[in-house]
Amino acid sequence: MSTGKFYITTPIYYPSDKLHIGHAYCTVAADAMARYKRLCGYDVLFLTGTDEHGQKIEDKAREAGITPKQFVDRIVTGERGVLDLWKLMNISNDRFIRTTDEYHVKAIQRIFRRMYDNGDIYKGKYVGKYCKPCESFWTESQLVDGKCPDCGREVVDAEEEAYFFRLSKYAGRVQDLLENTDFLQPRSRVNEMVNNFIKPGLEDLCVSRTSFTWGIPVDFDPGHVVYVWIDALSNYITALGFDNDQYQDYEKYWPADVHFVGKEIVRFHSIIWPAMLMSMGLPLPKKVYGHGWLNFGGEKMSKSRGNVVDPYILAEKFGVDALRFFMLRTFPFGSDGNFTNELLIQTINTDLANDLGNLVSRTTAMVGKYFGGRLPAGSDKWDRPTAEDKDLTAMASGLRDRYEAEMEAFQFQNALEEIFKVIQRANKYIDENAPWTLAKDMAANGPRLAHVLYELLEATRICGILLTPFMPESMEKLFAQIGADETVRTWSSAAVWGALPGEAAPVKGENLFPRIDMEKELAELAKLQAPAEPDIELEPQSQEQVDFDTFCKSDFRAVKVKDCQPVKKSEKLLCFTLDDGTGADRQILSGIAKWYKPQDLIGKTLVAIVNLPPRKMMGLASNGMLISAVHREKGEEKLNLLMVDDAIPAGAKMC
RNA sequence: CGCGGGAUAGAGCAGUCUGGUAGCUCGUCGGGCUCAUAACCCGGAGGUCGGGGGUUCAAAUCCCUCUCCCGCCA
Repeated sequence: MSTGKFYITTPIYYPSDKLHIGHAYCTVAADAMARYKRLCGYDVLFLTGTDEHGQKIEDKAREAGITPKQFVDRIVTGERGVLDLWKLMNISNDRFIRTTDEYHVKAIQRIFRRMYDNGDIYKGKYVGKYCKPCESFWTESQLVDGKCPDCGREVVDAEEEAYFFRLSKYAGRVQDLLENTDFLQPRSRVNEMVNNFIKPGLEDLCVSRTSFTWGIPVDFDPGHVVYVWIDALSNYITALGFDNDQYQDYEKYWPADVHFVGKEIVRFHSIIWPAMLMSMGLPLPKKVYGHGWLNFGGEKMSKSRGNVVDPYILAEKFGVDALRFFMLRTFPFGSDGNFTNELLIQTINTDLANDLGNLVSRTTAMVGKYFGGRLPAGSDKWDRPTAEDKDLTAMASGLRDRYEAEMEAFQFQNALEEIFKVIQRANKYIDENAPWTLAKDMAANGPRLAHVLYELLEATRICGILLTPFMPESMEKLFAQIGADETVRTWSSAAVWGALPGEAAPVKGENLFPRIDMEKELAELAKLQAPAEPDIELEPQSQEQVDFDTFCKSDFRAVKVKDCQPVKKSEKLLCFTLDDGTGADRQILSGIAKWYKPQDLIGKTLVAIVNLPPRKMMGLASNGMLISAVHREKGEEKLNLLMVDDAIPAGAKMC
């Protein structure tokens, strides 16, 4: 048995909202990994937590009329909060860190100080653009159409005194780390990082803020707050006791064996984090694994789309183990997966109910039926093994090694695939041996029948051990049913064929995984998941002022719709022929076909800006733009053309 | 040429790094079995692996090119 330590982390999640299935995905994967390593005999430390600072939380708390701390407390420790969710999902984390924990706060101040003292953090001036909702500073060159490259919203000029981290100094070492080691996995993420961030030139990173207060103060310069990523990334060492007295495990567990992170934060973990550690002269984590996202029904899961999957609903409906299993069995960990309720139910039915559950059920039932619940002594031995015996035995006894190879590469879906091949082989073995036929002449076939059933129990036992990290509670029940006690549930016994005593006494219990009525459950889920809150979302008001003269240049006019036609081959565009009062027709294209039928608009009086430069769309010229009111409702984009009183003559100026 | 991902049987996907009989789940058709959760087992039909070009004895897999889809988290 291997001994040694294994330190694994999830990201610390940002509790500005309830967590969804995507967070659960990463945490369940880390949990399976942690349990697997414990099974192998490692001394495991499994860390997760919450990243509780930042402007967004400050803002949300203000909206809710409570303090930021009260706000995060509610989401983290409150009912159905983060801690409840992990309890529900049976997450076996050894430690939970909150970045608002006093020891962490103090440690961050010391860490910031360390990097300041060694010259890697210096005071400078930040000049650039700031996007408030994203809490991000941008340089002019980073902007897209003058807007925030992240969210597309307006940015404001900003200049502030700030601290900078000499990220540029470590560019070479980080590039080497990424390109020439297996630090960052899967490998495909390396190019993304190097091409996008390192090759264009790694700039020093602004690591303090003065624009808000909900963060960790720079202790030697009041008014400055430590940049949230410096704060957040450091959790991986402060949670071990680095620069604090809360814990004393830093020497023992650091460096981390692996950080599991979502692909959206690979950048921070594979560039900034190593650079920070290099600056402090600390060892680097051995690996960062950027996993994919769970999309829903082919689309990215997002609150505004109203397609966020709530793990509470699914776990309560189908069982925690089934949900855990599904997430890791179905999707390759490194790439995006498409979550659907159909797929979830199908996987549960096929793998868990039909194959595994039913295997246990039919095997234990036969031991009960033919042998009164206990196999006769010697059932584990058979001196004339058939080809089928040999095949099943070989597959099952070699399973642990194949599984181990996949688990070590974080290829959970492949590890599980290997297990299910054995389960399918076992089901086939029943048919090949037709125990019900053997049972017709117990005098002649009794010993053979007993051995056939023993083989099945033994194959099931091995699969059960290896499934334990994924479905701990169900495997406990499975072991009880097949009569496998603690001594034959171990990692080492998973490689030993014949560990189960010959006089095994299985008990047919309740169905481990009941079959799910697909249609009925889909309908119920649709009811539960469909209607997101009917909230109306509005574009935030621009922070930027427009001077009066610029505003006056925009020429808005009342226009009457003389004709309106759909544009061929375009799903969005309508082509308007308008009376703008000049006597000549004006043609304007507008992307509103989703909301209006052309014939309904003829004769209406609308508002258009008429002095925009002409533009061609789908080969047609558009001279101006019709003005609409836009908002989002239940996550759906809504648009209403501005229609005004028909008494207003065509061409009347708006001012 | 912004970056990245994707295009493989009716559907959803694996295989592509490390060229060499095209595989899995579901569905479908036919058969078997009756121990079991109407489950299990066997067999069939169904694919010019997005299009075109190239390298090679051999390409889903390597190279070039085109088209279409998705995401943008940096």
